[in-house]
Amino acid sequence: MRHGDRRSLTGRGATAPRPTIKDIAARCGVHPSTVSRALSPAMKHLVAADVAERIQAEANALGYRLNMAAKGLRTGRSGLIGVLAPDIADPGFPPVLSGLAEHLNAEGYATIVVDVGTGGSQQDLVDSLIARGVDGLVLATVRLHDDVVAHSVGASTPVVLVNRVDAAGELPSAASDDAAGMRLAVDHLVALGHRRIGHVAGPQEISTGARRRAGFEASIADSGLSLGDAPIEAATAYTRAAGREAGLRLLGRKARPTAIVAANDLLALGVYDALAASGLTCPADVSVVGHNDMPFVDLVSPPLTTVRIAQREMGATAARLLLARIRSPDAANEHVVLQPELIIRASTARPRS
Amino acid sequence: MRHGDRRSLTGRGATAPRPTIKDIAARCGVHPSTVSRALSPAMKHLVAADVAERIQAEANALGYRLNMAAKGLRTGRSGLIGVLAPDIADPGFPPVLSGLAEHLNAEGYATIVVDVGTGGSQQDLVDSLIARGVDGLVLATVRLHDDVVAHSVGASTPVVLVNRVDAAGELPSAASDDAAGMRLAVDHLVALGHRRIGHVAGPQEISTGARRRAGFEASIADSGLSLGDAPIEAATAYTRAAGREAGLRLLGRKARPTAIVAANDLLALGVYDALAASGLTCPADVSVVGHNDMPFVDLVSPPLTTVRIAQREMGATAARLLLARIRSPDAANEHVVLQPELIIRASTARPRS
DNA sequence: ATCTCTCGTGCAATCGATTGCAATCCTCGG
DNA sequence: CCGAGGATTGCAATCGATTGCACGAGAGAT
Repeated sequence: MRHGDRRSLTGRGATAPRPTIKDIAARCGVHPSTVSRALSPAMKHLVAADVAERIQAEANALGYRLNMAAKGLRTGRSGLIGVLAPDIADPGFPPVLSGLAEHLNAEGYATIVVDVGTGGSQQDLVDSLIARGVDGLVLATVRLHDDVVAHSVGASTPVVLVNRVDAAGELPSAASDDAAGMRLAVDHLVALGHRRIGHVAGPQEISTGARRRAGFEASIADSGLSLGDAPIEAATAYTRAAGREAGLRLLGRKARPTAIVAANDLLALGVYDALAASGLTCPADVSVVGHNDMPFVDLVSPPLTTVRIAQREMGATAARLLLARIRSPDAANEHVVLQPELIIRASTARPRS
Repeated sequence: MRHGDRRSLTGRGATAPRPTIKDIAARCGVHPSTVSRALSPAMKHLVAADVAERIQAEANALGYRLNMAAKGLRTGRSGLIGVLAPDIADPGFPPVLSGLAEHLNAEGYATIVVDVGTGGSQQDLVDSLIARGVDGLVLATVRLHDDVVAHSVGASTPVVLVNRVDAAGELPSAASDDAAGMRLAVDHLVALGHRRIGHVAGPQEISTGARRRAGFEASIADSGLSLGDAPIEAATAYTRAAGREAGLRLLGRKARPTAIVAANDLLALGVYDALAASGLTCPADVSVVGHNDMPFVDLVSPPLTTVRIAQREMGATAARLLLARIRSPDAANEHVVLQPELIIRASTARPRS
């Protein structure tokens, strides 16, 4: 066995086909089915210990790797999980993905991440993932009223939502407590003495946009402030540019707010741009609060006060929900809500005078 | 046919199996092979137009989706590309991935991205991707002298490198011109009047770290400055914390440099931390230049002067190289080098007095 | 010594799609 | 009116692994 452990060097040329279970069987003088059993942890007890060992050794020597496509075809499970992301380049998403992948990998699943921006319609992407035989789907892209939800509910593939939810709550989800986050932000500003607080809302067809807006309004009301002193401008997208536009509209109002709560850090950065364009400074003229605590918002100028959401945990939770769904497809829908945390930095201060 | 186009509503319960080519064949009264041909653009000319149309219609009605696992098993091609990433959460990586995925998706490939941090060894990850039957591999993780390179060269799967290269150049690669980038940075500082320029180098076992360091030294020499006035400290990793440590060491030298070129934006931000910890300000006391132009470094304080590398293009190029490799596995190794660009912001200024 | 019972292994079908080859039908030319 | 040739379609093997079933041998009981 002097070549037994030189796996990477056993000289299979560039064109040598990968060894199959049959090759091992032939070399060991046993039937392929025996090899299959010996190599499967779950079935290993069915084969004699010495034979199993011999097979195992030969498999290593040949550098054998199980063909997942064949296994998947036979068993109907691919070990693949599809993930639909709004935009991989959005810095808010990677932590979620990371938490998701870590959990899923630990269970032997690989993830296929598809950026919705680049492809066709969401439905087609879902279908193509299903065609690939994914055992489950994670959607980070759904809008509040989204056809893809109905499409998914009918499908035979387990689906969970992450970060966003659908209006009817028809699919399991892992998301942050948006209302609680807004309350943290508003309470902080009120405690500082602000009385005219504006809101740059996110797209209203997305649950985070709608819920954070609702949470904002509720918090304002609960603080005894009038909604008349709480102007709201909705951004058309979660982008810095859209935040700038909405911010400019807010700052253009007759009674300019002394503080602005943005639905998202990207929007908050856009508000920074708007302030700069208006010749105003933060926090001296206007305080700003973001949402999500994206990487590096502690380094911008001024460091952004924001609501930190548990992104990794959100991903991990989504993974857990999905795995549960895969095991028992008919379990009740679970909607996990994670608690956010206020991170106070330098973009908020007492209002002037 | 009143229910023909209500695909998502055709009432397949949660347990209904997906329709197969055989189901369509039965419904159309033809043989499965005919269905296969009718549904394959390449073989469609072999079947009568009217039959093909009938089959097509029935396929739509049933919501048929081809089973990629089965197809892959038969044809030996999975339509999957594996990507090994150093860390998805590193903000520098998503643009590369995005360029990569866009190109690959357009050609019908899906990408499986694996974060090396969370899993086992790189080799095992490569092997597990090969087990999944990937048609190609993109490595963004290789070190200069990396076993995985030999492992990959021997494998029957096409492999390309992105962002990083291996010392021997044994695998095709798409990367930025590191030397040119450093030259841009150094020339800019020299033009501003700096004479003592330090370098926070990246990990030297990674090509970007080593090449940028070499490029730095060459540029210094070409500028007629002495290397004695160009202190270098290597960071142990591409992280903000490591950049801070290296920055502190650099600032602690007897003849403190008036400018620091970092091998990476993350390291540059760490240098910001080091400056703050030393009670120095940027750019008044020390100018700083980064590398990569990560998202939002224009918003930090002060906005970072940095070398912008063509990340999306790098990803797109890697995709192109890989597709070429898949088509003709024996083509010569191509090493594409992309030109960087200097983005001047506010972290660089004339040296004091 | 015979009968069970268990353990280990082989056999063969199966998953869904593809494809070389064979068979059939039709048409057109001679 | 027959045969050649083209156009369609059916047949069956195949990809690699899994698994229910059956067969055989050996151990233990009576």
